[in-house]
Parts: sequence; C-alpha cells; structure tokens
Amino acid sequence: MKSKITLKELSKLLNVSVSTVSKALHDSPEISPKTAERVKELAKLHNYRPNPVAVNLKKSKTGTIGVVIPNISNSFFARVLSGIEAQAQQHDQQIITYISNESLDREKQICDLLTSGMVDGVLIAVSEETQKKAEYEHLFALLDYDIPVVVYDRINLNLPADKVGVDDEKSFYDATRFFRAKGLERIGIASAIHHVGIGKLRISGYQKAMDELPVFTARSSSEGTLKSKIEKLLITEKVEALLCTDFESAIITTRVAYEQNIKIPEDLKIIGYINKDIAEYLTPSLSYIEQHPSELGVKAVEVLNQRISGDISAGKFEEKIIATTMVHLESSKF
Amino acid sequence: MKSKITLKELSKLLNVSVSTVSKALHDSPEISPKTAERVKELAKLHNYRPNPVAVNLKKSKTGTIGVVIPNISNSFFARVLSGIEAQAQQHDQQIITYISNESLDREKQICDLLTSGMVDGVLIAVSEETQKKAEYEHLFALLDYDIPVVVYDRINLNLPADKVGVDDEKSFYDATRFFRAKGLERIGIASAIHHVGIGKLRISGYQKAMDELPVFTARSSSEGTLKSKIEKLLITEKVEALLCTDFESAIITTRVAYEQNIKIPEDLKIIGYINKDIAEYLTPSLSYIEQHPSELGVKAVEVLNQRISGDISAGKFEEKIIATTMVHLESSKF
DNA sequence: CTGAAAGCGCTTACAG
DNA sequence: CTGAAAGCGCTTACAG
Repeated sequence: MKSKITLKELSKLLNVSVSTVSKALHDSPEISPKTAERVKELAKLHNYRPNPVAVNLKKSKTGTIGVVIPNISNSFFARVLSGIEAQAQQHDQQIITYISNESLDREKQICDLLTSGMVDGVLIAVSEETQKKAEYEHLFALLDYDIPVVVYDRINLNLPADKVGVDDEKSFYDATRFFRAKGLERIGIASAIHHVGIGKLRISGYQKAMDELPVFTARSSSEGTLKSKIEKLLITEKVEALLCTDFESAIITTRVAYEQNIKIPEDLKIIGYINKDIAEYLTPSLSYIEQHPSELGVKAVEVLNQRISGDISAGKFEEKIIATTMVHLESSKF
Repeated sequence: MKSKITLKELSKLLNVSVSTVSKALHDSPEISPKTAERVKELAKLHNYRPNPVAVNLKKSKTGTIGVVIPNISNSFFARVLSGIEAQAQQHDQQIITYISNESLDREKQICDLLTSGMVDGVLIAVSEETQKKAEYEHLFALLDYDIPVVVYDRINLNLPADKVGVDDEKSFYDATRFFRAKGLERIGIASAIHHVGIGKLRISGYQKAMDELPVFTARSSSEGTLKSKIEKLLITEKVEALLCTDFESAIITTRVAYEQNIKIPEDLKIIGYINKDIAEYLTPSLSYIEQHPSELGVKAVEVLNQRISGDISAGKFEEKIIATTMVHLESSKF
C-alpha cells in the first residue's frame, strides 16, 4: 500500500488524461461507463484518496473549523467539544482545537493563527481574563478578516457575531422561584464568578426572582474571602437555601456546611452550577443546573455553518439560547 | 482589511514578480534590501498572511496532527489533550481532534479519514470496544499508509508503533507495598475494567506485591454485580484496604462503605485511579494515583515529532513510560 | 538582484 | 466522450 498514489500516476497507468480520471472518480456524466469503471477499479486497487490539501486549495476552503476552548479540564467545555465534534463530523468537517487556558495572551495568539486562514470558521468562548479586562480587539480583528465567528456559552459581551448560549439568567430565576414556591424566604447566592458575564446573569436571575425579599450575596472581595462570606450567610444570616453560580462556591458551601454541622438538605438546600459528573458523586449529591453542553456544541456548529454558507445574511446576527434543566438530587430535597 | 490579499496581488501593486515578493518575505539573501523593505512594508500594510493551504500543498505536509480521544468527558483525557495542544503549539502544529466515544465503528471511520492525508501524524488511545474485541486491522491500515502513529495511554496492545503510557503495573505494586509496609495484610482490589489492558496491568501490579498473601478481587462477572462483590470484600472478608482500578469501582466502594457505616479511613483505606478534580472533592477525599496526563500528552507529541522527522529509525519503536505519583488524601491516612 | 517557469495535486470550463 | 489548459496560492531551482 505504502505512499499515496496521485491522480497523475493513476492517469499514467491507465493511459488517459488526468482530467478524465478526476471526472470519472466524480461520476461525471461526461465520462463513458467503460472508462469510469476502469478508472474506479484501479483507484480502488491502489486505494486512491484525493489529497485533501490540494482539494482545499482548489476549492478555496478548508473543511475545517477552529474551536477555542478556555479550559478543557472543565467537563462542561469537554462536553461542548464533544457535541461540536459530533456535529462537525456530520458535515464532514474537521475541528482544530485551541485551548486558551483562560489567558488573554494565549487567546490573542490563537486569533492570530486563526486569521491566517487555516479554518473556514471559528467557534469561541472567550477567556475569563479577556472578559475581566474587556479587551476585544483581537476578536474584532478576526471579524475584520471576514472569518465567520460564533461565540458560544460566554455570550454576554458586545461583539457583532452570532451567539449560542445558555439561559443563565432564567435558570437561576427559576431555581429561586422553586425555593420560594416551597415557602422559603431566606434564600442566598454565592459566587466566585460575579465579575464575568455568566456570573452576572445568574446573580441577576436570582435578584429578579427575589422581588421584595432581602437578598443575601456572598462573593469574594477586598473585605474577605468567599469562604468567610459564605460562613456569614450560613451561620449569621441563617439562609435556608443557597444558590451557587459555580463549582468553587458550591464546593466551599458543602465544606462550610460540613464543618459547621449544617445538614444538607435538612437545614440548607443547595442548587448550583456544577457539572453532572461531579454533582452526582458528592455526598450528599448536589442538585444542579444542567446546561446541555453537548447540544450547545451541536447548535454552535449549525449556526456557524449557516453563517459560512451565507444562510444568515451579513449584518444580522443569530442568537440561540439553549434551555437549561433543573436537576434535583439530594441537596434540594424537601 | 476584508478578504485576504495574495502574493500575486501584492506583486502587481509593487510591480515586481511573484517570486521576488515571496523571496523578500522569506528574507532571501537574493533580494536587495531596498526591494525587501518595500515588499515587507506593503505586506504589513495589507496584513498579508500566506495561505497555509497553499504552503502545505507546496511543502507536502500539513503542519497538523490528528488526535483520537476515546472519551473527552473523562478529565484524564481532557488533560492529556491539554498537554498535546500546548506542545503542538510549541512546534507550530495544529491539532485535529477526533472523539471515538469508545466505539470501534467510530474509530474505524476516524482512521479512514486519517488515511486521506489531512495530518502529518496521529496520536491515538484505542477505544475500549477495540480492545475488548481485539480488532486492530484499521490501525494496521493506518500504519500501512506510512502515517506516523503514536499510541498513548492504552499501550498494552500488540501494534508496531511508538507508545507513550503510564506505569500502571508499578503504580499499584507500589500502592500495595505501601499498605503492607503499614502492616496491613487483608488488602483487596476492585475493578470495573479488568478486561482492558490498563485494568489487567493494575491488577497484576497488586498481585505481584501481595506475594504469598491471599488476594481479594472484586470484579463484575456472571455471578454478580461489582457492587455485590465489593460488599463481600468489605463485609465478609473484612479487607482493611482496597485498591480501585477505576472511577466506577472507587465510587461504588465509597457508597458501600457509607451504606454499611464503614468508616474511611479508620476501618477501610482506599487508593484508587480517580481523577484529581473529583478525588479532592469527595468526602472523605480519596487518595489517588496521579498519572500526569498533561505530561503524557507532551511526551506523545515529542515522540510523534521525532518519528515524523525521522529521528526514530523505521523498524524501531519507542516506548516511553510516565512515572505515576501516589497522592495521599484522607482515605489512606493512618 | 530579478523574473519566468515548473510544480505541489487537484478541479473544471472549454475545445475538439 | 476525451484531453489540454488554466488556475487555486505558494516555493524554489534555474536563467538572465
């Protein structure tokens, strides 16, 4: 089998022209059935595969999409990637993965690579640092190059691009309402990500659902660690339910409860943004917001491909929201 | 900025030939400083970027490596990918990610794609199904195409390729010895992966370290579930320490201990193959074998690149083993 | 020092 | 029905 055979070599063996071979292989009606068959037979015999690089050059496209992931160890993003890969495969697209590690610098480098034209389009969730510093020039540069870009998950930023995200605000609005419907009033929220878009939205959902009720918010600040704030909420304020916007705040909360001998869910109910595969194995298991990351990935690829093919007209931007699901495990049992 | 400018367009604007522009941009000594500067200036102005597809075609390489991952939701593989990405970036290589989802069929499809020449080399961890069925033809086909292949992590298979893995056997040999050194004799092992290579190696490490001592093994079989086997070990056999070869057996063990009111680590010590980010957050936290996945990824890319560049001679195969580390958390406290 | 030409491997409009 | 030619965007040996 060894090294790859080319069209030219095939054509030589068959004593026909390269064009004839190419057409035959593409089932062109121009070619006589007889030649077509001869060609295909030999191609099969030699296990001919068109050189994708050459095909791409000819077609001025790459069949490839670039995916920028802030942190692959976060299983949320791992599962998004899984959805992306599955959907890309449906479209015969390859995905090139870049990991920014939540770093603005790395993200800039990646965007620079991306502008060189290795990919037909880009799927990106911006890094935390990028959001904090609100530095988006490199993203605008990408857009300037006319590369189709879809922003996923972290969509709460001002960028003229298509977006596919999660309904962060509604999820915690609903979770808060859930507790209220059960008659609770002392409901708090803890967050280690209050400075980034998704954190803000989750907090805002909570606040809206609290209406006139007093809100209790724990976040790290100059006056103390997140842990001390959570302790205050649990011990001094005696909240009966706590929403956690992220893994860190959820884990700290369970620690504090453990240390203070606060029983979950008897004394304290918890619902948090925490990934399924961890939530289920904690003791007690932690109720969480399921974000359907894989579907988010699938949707992101769909939108990107609509953009690439021109189905979405320039100047208009799609914004898709994936609905979340509340999953009740032990920590929110009544 | 808009759509990309080409060498030809640049050359037209400058009234020089395409070759001159190309050489100038590559700092060829053939070109006069004056022209070189003119060219570079205009190139910069128009933000010229060579079309990577064309460059690749010309150079008959792709600058890309294919990575096949069995299951990205497993944070072990996510972290391997992270190492791969980081190292590839050092070499200006892109990585194309494929996820087999532990499916043999999908793995075959992927190998088929890979043979078409999209990548300069392949990093693969074979799927569980592939191992169970011991079907390796598609991998041999890859090798037949002369595509450099490095097998990572799941290296206990008979394939003439470079391998980078983890010292599974030694890790559990050492863990067993650790318990014995503490004076324990009733040491058991639980496994949900006794049928795959890494599972066998871990069990074998345990057995070797037990010498003449009686071994206690829990694995699912026709006579009962893994859980019932573990219950037997903990209740009837009263093992004092249990090694778990995988996440599932570790989690079942903690459940059983919880249900039976067996105190960890007082009544039962545990060391398991479980990922750091979960191990640390269980209550009690679970001692684990750190496999250094990121370094494994880095090493895999290094070996692959040596193979690609011909630094490893044909017919000889590299086999690198990354040393594991025992991390003692609460579950193995004495 | 500069440029014309060939070629990487393919596709396709055009001519015969 | 078949083939010669142009071209995708680049690099580089060769000629001038």
